[in-house]
Parts: sequence; structure tokens; C-alpha cells
Amino acid sequence: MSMPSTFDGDDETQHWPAAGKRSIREVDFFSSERRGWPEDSASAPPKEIPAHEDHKLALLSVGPCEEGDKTIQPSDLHLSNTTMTNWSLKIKLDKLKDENRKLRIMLDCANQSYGALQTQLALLKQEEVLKLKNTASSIDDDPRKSLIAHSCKNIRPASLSDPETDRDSIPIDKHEVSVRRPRVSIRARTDAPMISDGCQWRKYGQKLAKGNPCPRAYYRCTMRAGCSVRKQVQRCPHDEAVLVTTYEGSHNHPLPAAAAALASTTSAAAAMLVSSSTTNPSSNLPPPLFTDHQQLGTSILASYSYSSACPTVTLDLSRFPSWNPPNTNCYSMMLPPPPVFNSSSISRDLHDGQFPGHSPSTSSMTEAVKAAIDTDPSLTSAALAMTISSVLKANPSA
DNA sequence: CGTTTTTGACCTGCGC
DNA sequence: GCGCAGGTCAAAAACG
Repeated sequence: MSMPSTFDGDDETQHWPAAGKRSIREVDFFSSERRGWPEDSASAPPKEIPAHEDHKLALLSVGPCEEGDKTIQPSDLHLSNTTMTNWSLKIKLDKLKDENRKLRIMLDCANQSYGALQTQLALLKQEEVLKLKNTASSIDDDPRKSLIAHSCKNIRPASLSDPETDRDSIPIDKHEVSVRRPRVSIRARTDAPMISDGCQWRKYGQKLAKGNPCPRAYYRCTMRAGCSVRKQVQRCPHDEAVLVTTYEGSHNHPLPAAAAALASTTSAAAAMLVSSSTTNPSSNLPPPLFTDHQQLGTSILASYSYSSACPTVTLDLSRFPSWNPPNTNCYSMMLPPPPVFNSSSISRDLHDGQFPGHSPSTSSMTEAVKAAIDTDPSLTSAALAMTISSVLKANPSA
């Protein structure tokens, strides 16, 4: 198994140990290195200060440096005016660098925490699914619980002799690997063979799907070992200019910053898919995410598709003329923890307003998108994704 | 030489 | 039970 050599996200996380080392050096400076410095600096400090000496200056700039009971001030050193000026500038620069470094550490910390929370959420949701499964096993006349029970058939403890009896002994994370999770599919009009979404992928298979002359390619995420996210890339059989990218699974690592926007969007979309099944128990069908906006001239289309095993959210972005390359090169996926809840064989497009009680009228979603496009006709996909995401979060019923 | 892609074989689920 | 289709595996080939 190989790891990509260039990965912003991993690079981000790798700053942690580096930052730790730098922090230790600062402590070491106080404990040992500092002791010899005043004597060594009886003459003027060097004009060219080695990079590894930066921390000394930064610390000195924060306040007086103490040697035992004696306080060492810069003026105690015999320096020429020019050297003092340079030194002062250097000190200011070092302070800024130090501040930068601290901010970077804080950012890394936030990223790490976010990744950890995502993992925790995945585990909690998996446990919830298992609990629901156990509850549902004794009830067969409630349609909603039957759906849950049905979905649990898709839990496949691979390579176990007796899945039924062994299931409870399997660690949760193994369940996550085998669970059929909701998918998010994105349709985008592009000539590129594959949209660049900020992640590293390795192709592991290719198939000719029936009814489509274009092969379907299978990729798995290689940004971190054990990441379960996979994606399928395929040209639309009806319009080969449209590239259909389907994501499945949840990343076990922080994503590059550039990947955050659409990740947020798809997370919200899939979360909607999930919550709709739990907040609307009277109906087996979820409400629409959002609908066509005919006034736009273009339209955003979101649809649920319940195949035999995998509920799928489709975001049709192919109708945005401005989304031709190069703007289609900033998609990103990070699916939410994968709750399993439905596997009915119903497939419907929502833009037709086929759901009773769910009007295809103008939604806040499309209003927001329209406003965004009006504001900036050259809107990038990432920016538009953020708009969609924010509306989904602010108005779950949109 | 290590990594990635290709591609045929194999596995699994589903419908008949 | 059988056949089909989707998905995955893994050895071989290609690539840098």
C-alpha cells in the first residue's frame, strides 16, 4: 500500500509533531542553551542569524531574558545603531513568525478535533443502528421499523462463518466497513476524465455497466490507510458530457481546506436523507431536498434514489453553464457517518414534485443559489456548494 | 524499483 | 437453482 507524496491534509496533520518539537526546543532553550548565550553574545549578535536560532530571538523579544537574578537587556550588548535596527526588525519578524506558528498550531488542532469528532459520530451512529436493528427484529408490522430491519440485512460481516451469531462480537469499526451506506452522487458537465476533489484516489477496478458504452471506474481513497471512502466515476449514458461521480463512505482523516465546501454540502444532503426518514415516520418517502428553480433558467436538481441496497442523494450540477472546466475542479466529498435505514425499491425524482404534500415551489435553497449566481456569475462550484450547504443547514425543510 | 493502472477472474446479491 | 449484473480482488503490465 502506498501513500501519496503530496497531500495537503496529511501535511497539515504532520505539523503536529513538528510543532511539538519546536515547542520542546523552546523549553530546552530556557533550560540549557540559554545559559551560555549572554557570554557568547558579549560582542554584537551575528548579522545573519541562522534559522534554528529564531526561537531565541523570539523569546528574547517577548520580555527581558533572565540569567539567575540578573536581567539581560539588549542595551547591555554593545551594538551599533544599524545592527540594532536590523536586530529590532528581526525581532519583530520573529514575533510575527511565532504568532503565525501558533495560529497554525491552533488550526491544526481544530482540524484534528474535527476529524476525531467525525469518527466518534460515526461510531455512535453505528451503535444506534445496531440498537435499532435489535428493536426492529421483533416488530414486523411497522413499516418504518421493517425498513430498518431490512437495511440491516446489508450488514455483511465478511469472512465470518456465522454472521448472525458472530455479529455482536465484531468491533463497530468493522461494521462500518461492511455497512451499505448512503451515497452521494454528483453530476457535472465537464470534459475532464475525473473531477479533482482534493483527495487522493487509487483506481482499483473498471467495469462496463450494462446500457452504458462508457466504462465505470472504481476508486478508493488513499489519503490515509484504512479510509473507507470509495467513488465511482462514469459518463452519463444519455449525455456523455456529463460526468457522474458517486461517493460512498466516510473519510477517517481531515480533508484539505479546499475540499471542505462540497464536503459540507454532501454531508448536509445525506444528513437530510437520513433525518427525513426518522422525522417523518408516517411516510416511507423522504421529503425533497430542494427543487428545480425554473426562474433561474438553469436548475439545481436533488433527488433521492432508493436502489435495492443503497439510498442515494444525487446533486445535479450539470445544468450550470458556468460550471464547465476549470470550475468543476474543486469538488470534495466527505460523507457523514453512514446510518442505514432504508432499502426499499422505490426510486423517484423530486424535481417533478411527485411527492404528495411536498410542493415543488420555490425553495430557500434555490433563492439562495439564485442570489449567489446573480451576485457572481462566475461562481465556482465550491462557492455554490457553500451556498447550498448553508441553506441546507439553516433550513432543513428547504 | 516502487507505485499505479489495467484487466480478467472471482464473489455476492438479486430476479426469475 | 440458475443466470445476470455490479463490485472487488489480485496478478501482470505500464509508468516515472
